[in-house]
Amino acid sequence: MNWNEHKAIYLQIADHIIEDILIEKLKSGDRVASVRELAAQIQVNPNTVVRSYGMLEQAAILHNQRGLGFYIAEGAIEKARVLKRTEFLEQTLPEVFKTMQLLQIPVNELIALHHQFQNISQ
Amino acid sequence: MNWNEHKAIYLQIADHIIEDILIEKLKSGDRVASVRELAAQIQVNPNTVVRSYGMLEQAAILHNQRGLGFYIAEGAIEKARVLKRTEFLEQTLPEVFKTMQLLQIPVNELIALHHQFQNISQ
Amino acid sequence: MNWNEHKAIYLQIADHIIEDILIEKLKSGDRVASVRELAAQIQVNPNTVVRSYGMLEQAAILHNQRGLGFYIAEGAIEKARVLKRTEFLEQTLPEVFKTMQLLQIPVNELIALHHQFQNISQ
Amino acid sequence: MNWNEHKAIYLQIADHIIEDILIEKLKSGDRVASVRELAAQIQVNPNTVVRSYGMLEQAAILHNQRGLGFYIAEGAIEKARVLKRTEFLEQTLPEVFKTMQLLQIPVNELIALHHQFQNISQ
DNA sequence: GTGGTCTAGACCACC
DNA sequence: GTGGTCTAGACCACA
Repeated sequence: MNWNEHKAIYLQIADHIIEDILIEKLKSGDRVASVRELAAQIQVNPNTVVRSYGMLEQAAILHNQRGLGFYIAEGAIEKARVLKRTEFLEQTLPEVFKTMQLLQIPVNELIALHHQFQNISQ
Repeated sequence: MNWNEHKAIYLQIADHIIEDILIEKLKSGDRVASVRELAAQIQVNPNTVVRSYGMLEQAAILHNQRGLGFYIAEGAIEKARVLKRTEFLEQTLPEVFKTMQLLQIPVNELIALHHQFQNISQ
Repeated sequence: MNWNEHKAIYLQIADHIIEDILIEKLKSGDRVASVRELAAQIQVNPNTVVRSYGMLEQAAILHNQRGLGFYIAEGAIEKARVLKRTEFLEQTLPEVFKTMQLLQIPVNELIALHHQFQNISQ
Repeated sequence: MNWNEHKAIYLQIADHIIEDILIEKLKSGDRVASVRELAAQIQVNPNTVVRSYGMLEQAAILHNQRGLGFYIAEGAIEKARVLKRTEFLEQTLPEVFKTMQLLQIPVNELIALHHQFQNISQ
């Protein structure tokens, strides 16, 4: 993982889990790594992981079986999708469009760049 | 200005000036408000403005005429454009496209949303 | 440290760190004193240290491990050397040579003075 | 003139006059431009010129004939030489030598660079 | 604990 | 008048 970014680490961890859910790498009922395991694995302070899991628990994406660990909640994928989608439509896109306007980037260019991106990521 | 956002004020000020340059509200050679003026005007501590101006000076977007104030530098618009554009193409767009992939949002939808946005902002 | 000089304190701090890197008193990966520690140690306001560290971070000589402190970056010594060397060759030396010309100081004298200096500083 | 440098303008003006004296472009008894003339000529606030002239007067390099203007004083060239020389030997050179030590620049290189400089400035 | 930001207020050099 | 620097002290997010 890139800790280089300026986004808070605990948010990056949460994001990562949400993405794994969306690509169905993690499914409802799956157990996620314990706080200590994950912390050791990604070289991070356990408190940071606690915060990420706490956030996801509050969003009802994880739930905590006391003494057993954290599990992907029922309906997690839908919730994850709504969460991401809302953020994308209401936060990200407006800014993107505003910037395009400012830089006078036409939609055509955006589409072209999108094609490029898809070809690369295949 | 919206101090509501969680972005640092000094960055918001800098951003604002860059945008004014991009829409040619500010042009090379124009004098910007003095530190104290701007601070009073937007209800902010002068040191905060100093920080913004310092940043923009280092980016060669502003330059300081000793004892007279800050002026929009020659070529500021090009520098501003490159700055914003680079950030947009290398930071923002890849994330946007990745999210679209994750949420399975097709390009069509993106284009439609863009049209909506343009109609609203007119 | 000599606060007597009229050079800004935050620049003196940065210079001092750069020198410590050049004489390998500080090496890549070493942790530097925390902002508060250094501030207390050299009797200076923490904000002043923040400014120094910020400068060095931007120059990629320090990097910040979130919540842990500042560390000497990889390749810091090369960057420090280039920085100092460029300044010396492009700013300092031309002025020195110009002054020598003006005062009609021959190279011989310069060399002699250099020997003297080395003997003293041994 | 380059107002770009970070040296104070009034010091740059004074320096310039001292240099003109050292290369005997200005000689004892010569009248220098009036404050207003010089200020207009080099696009600078008259107060700044006043300060430069004041400095040089205090150093007995200029003297003021009230109502007539400023003139190069008797013995100005010697005083100018001593001034520059002292500054050079006591301020500049020690720093230069210290930097050379830090960057491990041998005397040979210094001499070579000096030759280069002389060839260029011829 | 770490750094990041902001405020209020001061002093300074310079134009 | 201008900006540049520094202090003291506060609050915050983060690890």
